[in-house]
Amino acid sequence: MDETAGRTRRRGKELLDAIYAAAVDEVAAVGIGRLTMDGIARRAATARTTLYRRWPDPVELLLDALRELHPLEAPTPGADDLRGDLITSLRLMVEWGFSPAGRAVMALLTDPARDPAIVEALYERVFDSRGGTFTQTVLRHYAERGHLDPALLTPVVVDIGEALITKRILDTGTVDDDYLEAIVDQALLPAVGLGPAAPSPAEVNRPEKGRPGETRGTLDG
Amino acid sequence: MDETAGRTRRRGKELLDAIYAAAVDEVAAVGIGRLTMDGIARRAATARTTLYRRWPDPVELLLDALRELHPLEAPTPGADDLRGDLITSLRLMVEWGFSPAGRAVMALLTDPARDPAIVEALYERVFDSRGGTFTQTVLRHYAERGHLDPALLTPVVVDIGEALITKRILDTGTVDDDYLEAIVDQALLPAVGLGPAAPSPAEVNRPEKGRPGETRGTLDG
DNA sequence: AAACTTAGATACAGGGTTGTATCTAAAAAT
DNA sequence: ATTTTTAGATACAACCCTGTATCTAAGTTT
Repeated sequence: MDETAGRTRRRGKELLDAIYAAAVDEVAAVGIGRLTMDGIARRAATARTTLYRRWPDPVELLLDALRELHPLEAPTPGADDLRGDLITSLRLMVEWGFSPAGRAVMALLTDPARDPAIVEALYERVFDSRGGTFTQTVLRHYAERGHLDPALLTPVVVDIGEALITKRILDTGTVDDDYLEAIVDQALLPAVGLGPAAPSPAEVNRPEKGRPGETRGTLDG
Repeated sequence: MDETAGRTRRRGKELLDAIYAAAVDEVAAVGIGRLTMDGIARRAATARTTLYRRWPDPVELLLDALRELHPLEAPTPGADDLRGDLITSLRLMVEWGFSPAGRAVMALLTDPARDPAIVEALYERVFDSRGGTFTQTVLRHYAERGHLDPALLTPVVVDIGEALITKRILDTGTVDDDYLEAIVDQALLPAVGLGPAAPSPAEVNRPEKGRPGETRGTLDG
């Protein structure tokens, strides 16, 4: 950003943060398959040498970057609004999913040539600090308070919200609030026995923005 | 396959099919980011020249390959077994998802550097022959016969099964039949008002293979 | 102020991909 | 049988990425 760049020289945390940001931005831009030391170095405005001094390859660098970029807020369930808290937690996930870090994780997980060890490392380094899916935090909270049956919180059920959002991102690249509400009302709440299981038609039959039949879902077949 | 290869020379459909298969296999193996004319040519045992005569770049080739590799069976709902037909349709999707073609589509959709125009082309060339998601075909069938409320078949609901499977593939790389049953029982049927909405605990509390809490889901945060 | 550490710049050989050009011979068309 | 088409092979320069080595000067430590 300096007109007279190269005059100052970054070190320590300042430099590392720039490299981490560059790595995450780069993979979000070009994908895992085209992630190179060269690309990261250029984006971080540093020399490749500097990177090779610390990491053997781009993926190792990226994993460190993801570990260090901890933000990854946990939803904080409130008083007595299951529906609202679920929507909030899903919104949190959407925000993270569209962040460079979220896109980087996506890229890592969807790489056909992905090494299982890499995925393993990803979980150990990035996710192990958290306690479960976004919605799971909320659902458990309300289950503990007797608002819903804990036996219903199966692996499938606690994944419903995250799965629908993941697929939506793959399909359209965007997720708006209406869709989050629809997920909660039409999929999540029914699954935990707090339907609209057999709802009032007026409440349910407004799919997204009007027209049904415009699903166009990924992997529709 | 011939010991004395190069003796015979492929043409027309025979050659094209070999190229298409090679493209789809190659992207499934190395990912979209590393898909090259060179790699496809080597895998198809042909000359790069032959590819450049027909396609300007690997992605265009791949899109043609996916269009030409039509298999992509539609579920055929049976008599009176909604649950069974749903499971069958999901199994169909899983099979397709693990096929080279399915993996290729996945790779295209999850490429961070994906061009929206490419995704658009993908739908036009590949999916437009089908009428909706795998489960949607089944759900509509039973809705038309009065087994469930058509108003419940929102875009979210018809995507639940496919979304959970997609995420499961991303997370673990495998989907077994128990999981398909769990999806239908714990997510899909409740969403169409045919619960176990408040189920008998014995039926529900067997998440996958025993231990709950082993979710380790993608994008768990 | 002197010594040390290390970011940044440059260079290099080795390897892979690109897109084009050229040649040959096999397969199809006449 | 002759002509036309085109798959397959080879070659090429241009470009990018890889690791490594080397040098300098900025920033830190003493």
